[in-house]
Amino acid sequence: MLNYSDILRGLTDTIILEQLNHMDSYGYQINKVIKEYSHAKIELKEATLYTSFRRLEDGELILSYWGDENSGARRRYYSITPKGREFLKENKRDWLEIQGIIDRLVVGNYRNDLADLEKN
Amino acid sequence: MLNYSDILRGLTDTIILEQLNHMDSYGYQINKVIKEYSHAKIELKEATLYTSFRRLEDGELILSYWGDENSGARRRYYSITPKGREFLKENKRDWLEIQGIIDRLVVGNYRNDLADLEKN
DNA sequence: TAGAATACCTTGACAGGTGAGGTATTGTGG
DNA sequence: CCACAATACCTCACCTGTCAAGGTATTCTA
Repeated sequence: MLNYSDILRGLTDTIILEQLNHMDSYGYQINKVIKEYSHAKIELKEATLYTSFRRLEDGELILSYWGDENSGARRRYYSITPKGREFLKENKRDWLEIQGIIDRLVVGNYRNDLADLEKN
Repeated sequence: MLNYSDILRGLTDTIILEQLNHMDSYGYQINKVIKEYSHAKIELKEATLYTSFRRLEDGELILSYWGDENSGARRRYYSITPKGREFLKENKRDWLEIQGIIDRLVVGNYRNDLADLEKN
């Protein structure tokens, strides 16, 4: 029922950056990894993926270069920049925070109440 | 750094429904409760709020009626319908699921790995 | 040798959020 | 008493991110 795409909207850039934080990769592969990691529950559409690459590169959070495969289709590899890593770090923190808040608002979750208790 | 609005995008309807699941309420109050519950981290803009009400009412997930205050500004109260409750229930389930998936993709989270372990 | 798979890309339509604007009433500090 | 904040509602035009649908080119495989 929930529209996953709308939730992901604010997170695609972050998800892609996290992949690149481990190692340089290219569009097709990044998408495959996301699909696998999410047990096929999440799939970025190609158009979305490339829009995001464009956005990230414009913001200098990633850079790209053509791979030198001597077989197979050409691949454009992406690499995370220091600025990108910084951005990712903040986004991870933010995600953990907002996640808790949403839990509270949507589920009426205990997790935050526990966190509040621990503060006292 | 993270754009909270974009994450919330898929959840505003759900958040409002959850409020109404407790009791009938009106726009202004719903917004205030959300602000308080989220420690002012989240605030639905009025335009967003009323867009959502319109959408929910069109989908027959809520219904509305004018309050009969004899003082103060008039209030339009909203009430969740059975269809709305069903929708909410599914959305909560979905949220818990996607939350775990995103954790995995964004944070590389342990929570899911634990869940996977429990399955075996 | 046809078709699936890999790999890239663009365009236009669409939906939800929101800034900026509006109306009307009531409470309140000076 | 009066200005202003607060309560409470609403609309419209614009922006941004997603995605269906289209495209190209290469390589692997049945």
